[in-house]
Amino acid sequence: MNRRNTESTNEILAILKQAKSALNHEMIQERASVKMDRATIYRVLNRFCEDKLVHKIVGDDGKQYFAFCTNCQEKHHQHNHFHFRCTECGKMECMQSEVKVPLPDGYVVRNFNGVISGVCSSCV
Amino acid sequence: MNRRNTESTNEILAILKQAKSALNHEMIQERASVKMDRATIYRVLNRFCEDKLVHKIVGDDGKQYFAFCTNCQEKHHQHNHFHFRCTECGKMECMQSEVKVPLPDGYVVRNFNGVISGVCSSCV
DNA sequence: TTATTAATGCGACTTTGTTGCAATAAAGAA
DNA sequence: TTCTTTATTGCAACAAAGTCGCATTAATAA
Ligand SMILES: [Mn+2]
Ligand SMILES: [Mn+2]
Ligand SMILES: [Zn+2]
Ligand SMILES: [Zn+2]
Repeated sequence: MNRRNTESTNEILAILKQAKSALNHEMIQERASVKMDRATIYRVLNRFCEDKLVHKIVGDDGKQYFAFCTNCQEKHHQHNHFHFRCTECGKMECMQSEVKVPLPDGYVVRNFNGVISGVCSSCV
Repeated sequence: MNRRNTESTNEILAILKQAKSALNHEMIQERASVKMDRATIYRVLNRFCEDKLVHKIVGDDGKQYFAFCTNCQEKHHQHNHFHFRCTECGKMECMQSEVKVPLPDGYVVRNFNGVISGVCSSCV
């Protein structure tokens, strides 16, 4: 159960920290200086999710994106914010504003997955 | 370009109308009384999307769900509402309330994809 | 009835993500 | 340092979702 300090783990975490946006496994692989197997990347990312170091977003392209958690409380690891995916440059940004969605009584929320896609200002 | 009146088309549209929730291809296939190929189902659904008869939601399970459009204007086919996916019964419901997400200047929205997953009231 | 061509079925294919298993290598004990 | 334990990795196999090419079928209109 104890986490070990490996090259892959450090590299992936550094990449996510530096990116300041959510990345999918392909983006991570092409930014990595070391060769890493696809399975390893996914396993590392899923471990990060368990440890609440990153949060996962499923894009409207069906792919999983992972973003480094910047201002998550120790206990409160919730991400009710939207993500903007630019269909031109592929960037998946975390939007700042938190969103509240009214749900019917008795509904238990376990995961929030908000994605808006379109074209970002850099891509006109 | 002209659409033809076929058994598959009618059946799938009827299923979606009756369901009152979003269905994925598997759900449609198991509710269909006629045998239909997977490729056919997807082609029919994508045609429906083009014709704005249904809207597509990508779930946080990575699957595509399709819902019959109930109150879409002739020209205004936008769906800024959330969907609730119950991880117990699999139901993907359209929530009523429309959501507004503030975006930075210059960002162009093309698609809204909001999914909240958890447990619905029927599944305790 | 016949001609046109949209729609279907089938198979092959791509992509994404997961899993089993043997090999590797962190981390702590000796 | 050396040994032991077991978390992590690479590789291959696999599963599932979705797409596409192509020959066949059948809806529509001439
Ligand atoms: Mn977090
Ligand atoms: Mn609509
Ligand atoms: Zn962009
Ligand atoms: Zn339910």
